Amino acid sequence: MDLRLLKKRFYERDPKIVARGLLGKKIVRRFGNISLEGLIIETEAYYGSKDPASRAFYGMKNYNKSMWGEPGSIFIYNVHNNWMFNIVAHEFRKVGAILIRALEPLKGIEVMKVNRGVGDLRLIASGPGRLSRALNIDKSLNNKTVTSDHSEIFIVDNNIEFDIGTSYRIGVKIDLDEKLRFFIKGNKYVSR
DNA sequence: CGCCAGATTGACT
DNA sequence: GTCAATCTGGCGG
Repeated sequence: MDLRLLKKRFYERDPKIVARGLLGKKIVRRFGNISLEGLIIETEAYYGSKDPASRAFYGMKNYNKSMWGEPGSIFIYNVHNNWMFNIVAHEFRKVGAILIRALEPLKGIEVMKVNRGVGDLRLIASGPGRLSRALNIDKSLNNKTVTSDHSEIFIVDNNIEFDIGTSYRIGVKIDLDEKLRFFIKGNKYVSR
């Protein structure tokens, strides 16, 4: 049992709070006897019916229903042949999720390079589709939890210092009048 | 079944 | 900066 494991209560808060809080944390991906690790560099917060950029905006569908799930569960969907990895995060009885947009590769780097078919460290996981490929993330993880250290993916606390940058969200058609993208300022693994 | 849009990526001018 | 490939899921007929 890793005492630094982030539990459900961490995710049961306003999505933008959780999005900031996830920066600098360590994500651990396990499958078979392989363990891959990365530092969370960039996140975005999404809400429910008040957020036109959210997959939950038009109500519950088959493909987005896990966004209504337990805080700390996984929400995955596809955009242009890329799997978007989200962690469900919202206050009690609300809807929301955090999109993980970039990682700094820490462990299992050779495996990640093979998964991505590139050698440049900065190209391995700096982008939501890229990090999913690097970590073998696809639809099969949808609705599973990250709050157990027996999970295929979980997140642990990390004691590092950094400054946080913010911006509007990337790639969305209609954004809210609030900056909901967060990243570690000056870090070279931030997506473009 | 066909059509279309999308929280992207990679290649290129 | 521009642009098209590629695929999943929703929706209409």
